[in-house]
Amino acid sequence: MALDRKDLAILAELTTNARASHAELASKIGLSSTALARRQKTLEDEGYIQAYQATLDLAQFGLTTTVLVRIALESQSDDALKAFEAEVVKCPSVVRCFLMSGTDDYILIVLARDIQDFERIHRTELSRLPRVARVQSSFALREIVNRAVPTVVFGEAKR
Amino acid sequence: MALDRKDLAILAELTTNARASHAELASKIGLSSTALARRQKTLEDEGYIQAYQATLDLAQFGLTTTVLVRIALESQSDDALKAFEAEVVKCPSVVRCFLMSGTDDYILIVLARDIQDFERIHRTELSRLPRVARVQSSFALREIVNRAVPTVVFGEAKR
DNA sequence: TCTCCTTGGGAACGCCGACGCGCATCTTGA
DNA sequence: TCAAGATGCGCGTCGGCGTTCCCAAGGAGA
Repeated sequence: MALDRKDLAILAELTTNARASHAELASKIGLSSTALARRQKTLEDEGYIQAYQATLDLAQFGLTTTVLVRIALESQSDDALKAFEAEVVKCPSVVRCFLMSGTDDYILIVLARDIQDFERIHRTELSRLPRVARVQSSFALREIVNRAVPTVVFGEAKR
Repeated sequence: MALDRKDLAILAELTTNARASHAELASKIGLSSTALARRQKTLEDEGYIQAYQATLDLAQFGLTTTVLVRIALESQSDDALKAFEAEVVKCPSVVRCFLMSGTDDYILIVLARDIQDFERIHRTELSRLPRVARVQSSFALREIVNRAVPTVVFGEAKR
């Protein structure tokens, strides 16, 4: 299935405005509400739209500190990876975790209230992870870009 | 303003189901639809809920490769940072960019179709960024955790 | 040219969300 | 202990929205 410019416009709008009504979207894009509803439903059924989710203002919850954590394991054996991954998904302050190529084994993104709070997280969550050889933390001083979807997606009209 | 367990339950549900109807949420949480609507509106007005956005399946668009890019600048002068940041926000394949403490200056998260595509991005987007001294890329082999909101948020009932 | 298929648009119906009102509960102060 | 305000909840109404059906227009292929 190929997406045309109108489909991409719908996606672009819904990624910033998931609650927009059909009539609202239709007038912005230049379609009737019926036609728009059909296209939106198709985009959902085909899997382009995965879900609709509310975005929370994490600063409102005091989570203003982002930390990138590099973790190297004692060994890269399969059961070491499995054991680590089974535990890291349980860490409540971890929002992302990647298995990486190169020297570092895993990279985590952790959200904390402040540096003292990260010390607590390091003690109660990170240091309890199994098979860990080395933990190295870097603090984000500022966030310059934060997009859920790369803008390149919205410029790929096929027809 | 303090949030109780019901507020957190509403937030938890909306982060996975932003289009859930009031009646649907109400029965899950144990409230009437009116009471739920009021609480939801309060959460929006107080800024806890920032927006409602559709989540796209990026794999459906062929974006299956995540790359972490470390970028060091020639200098850390204020205008070097400003010049870099003004350009990096324009890169269509960049989804996250942090100014970091420690040795590396910036860390970017880039989405690409594959390794060849990342070579193109490196050539057309990253290498054109100003004041860059060094670029170091690491590929994510697998994603273990990907949460928009840390689960710790939903366990902070104040009353 | 005829037919099939796709896509857009209009109208009716049913449901949902927004709003105002009244009631119950809890708290504050004398 | 009692009164008064605040807070939270449920019910009912009304307007708007989504859903569905039907029909029209345009393009592709035999």
